[in-house]
Amino acid sequence: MKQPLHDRIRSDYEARILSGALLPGARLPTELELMRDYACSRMTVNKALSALTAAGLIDRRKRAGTFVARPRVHSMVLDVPDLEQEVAQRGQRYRYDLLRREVRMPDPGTAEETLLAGAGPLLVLDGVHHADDVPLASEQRLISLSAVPETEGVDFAGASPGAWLLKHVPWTQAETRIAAVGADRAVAAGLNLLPGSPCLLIERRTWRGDDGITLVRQHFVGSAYDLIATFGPAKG
Amino acid sequence: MKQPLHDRIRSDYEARILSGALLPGARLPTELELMRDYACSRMTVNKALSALTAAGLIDRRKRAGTFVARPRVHSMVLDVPDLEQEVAQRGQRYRYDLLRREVRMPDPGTAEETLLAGAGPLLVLDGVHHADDVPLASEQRLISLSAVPETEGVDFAGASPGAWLLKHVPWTQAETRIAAVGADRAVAAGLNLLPGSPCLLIERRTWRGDDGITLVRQHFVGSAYDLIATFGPAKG
DNA sequence: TGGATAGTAATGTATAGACATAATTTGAGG
DNA sequence: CCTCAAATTATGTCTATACATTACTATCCA
Repeated sequence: MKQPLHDRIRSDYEARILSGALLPGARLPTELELMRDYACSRMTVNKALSALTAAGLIDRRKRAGTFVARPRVHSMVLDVPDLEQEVAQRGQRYRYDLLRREVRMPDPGTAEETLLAGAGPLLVLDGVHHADDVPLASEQRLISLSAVPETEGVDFAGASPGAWLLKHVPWTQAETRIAAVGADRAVAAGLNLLPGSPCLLIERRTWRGDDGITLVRQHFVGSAYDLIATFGPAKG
Repeated sequence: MKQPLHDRIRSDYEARILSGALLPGARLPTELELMRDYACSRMTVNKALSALTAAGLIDRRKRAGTFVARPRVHSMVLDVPDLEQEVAQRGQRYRYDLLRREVRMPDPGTAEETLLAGAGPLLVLDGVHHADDVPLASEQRLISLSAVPETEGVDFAGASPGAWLLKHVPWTQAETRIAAVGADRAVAAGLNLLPGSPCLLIERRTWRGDDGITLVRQHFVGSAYDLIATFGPAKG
């Protein structure tokens, strides 16, 4: 129960806002009033309110005061865990089968390849992720060798390239596209499905600064995988 | 360009961590050393490091020091815009057709219904979202009338219930599940597809505090819709 | 009436110091 | 050599104060 005072102030108002007792637009007491309420110095109050500001729960305007923020409607946090960990957490055995490995120059006619690697060489890795020997996802990956030359010497047979990259290559930006598609012939063959079966397509590009690192396209068996995104404090 | 000093310290080290110049486990200078580096007081240094701690970029241990945090949690920001706005932004005409409206008690055998509304009544709304008169998504929605009694008097024929709720009912928590499924008979009929066609399933629950507000299940035509999630500064 | 100007109330940033807390290192005694 | 206690070091919390910044308010003068 040794809760710091600034944390108590913060959680007091966090609770009131999250419970709806303080509705969006409602005004909070000024720092001076809170100093009196909690019998503490202004810096302590300020630390609590700064934390709420950073969390996006309140808006503060000089001279005007402190107000409950409108919830940011359409941004949620999407957790994209590492596949190997994910499978292990479900208590299943993970395996990655490398089907193709190839170094080539980008096709100047394919925008996504030149966008990733400029004029530099590409490492192409195709494979399938398994959970308990059942195919879970098929993966086509491009890695820019000029951005990550050390990948050329790595043996990816067996280890997922995603996990290797995550551990060895820090990145600063990423973009993920999520869609539902029918499996084409190649994907269906890799996943042991009928062509046209619904698959969750996850396409991710990552950058470090301005340099493209990798572009990966994963097709998940629709019936075996889903994603969860959340907003606000954890629920269940 | 009037950047506060604590913010400059924070962004200096944020940049070094994100760029990989400081690898996970690396030790940062102590607060005393940073005071000298930046010629400022300890509180200023502390504010910068507290922000990095809150952002999960560093770990701090008493006596031991400050270290770059271990694994970068792979979480991204998912934008789930309002469908009506989304369609309008593409320059298309939006329409929502209400197919069913019904008030009933939750089925005690269906966990998701009692979880949403407890023992209170449910408003059931089924409909289809159109873009330029082409079906885009089919929607099955449950609303807890005890949490939002005012919905009972609203005429949802024509206006999307999602947009109405967003505007009138503040919520504090939400969870979204994303999956790829084949269209069942009912969904296929509403979307004018063949049964089994790949659809992006988006299932969202929202709460205010501990009270469930709404549970919505949307099936998007796979070929016509996708989601984008990003991490880091905007790219393209 | 209207418009510049001074006042004022709120947040934003920063300082210098104090004591609390936790973990590691060191030292004393067995 | 081992163990327990004390010193050390770095972070954690808090105070009291100061001045900066911003935007709203009121006032004065044309």
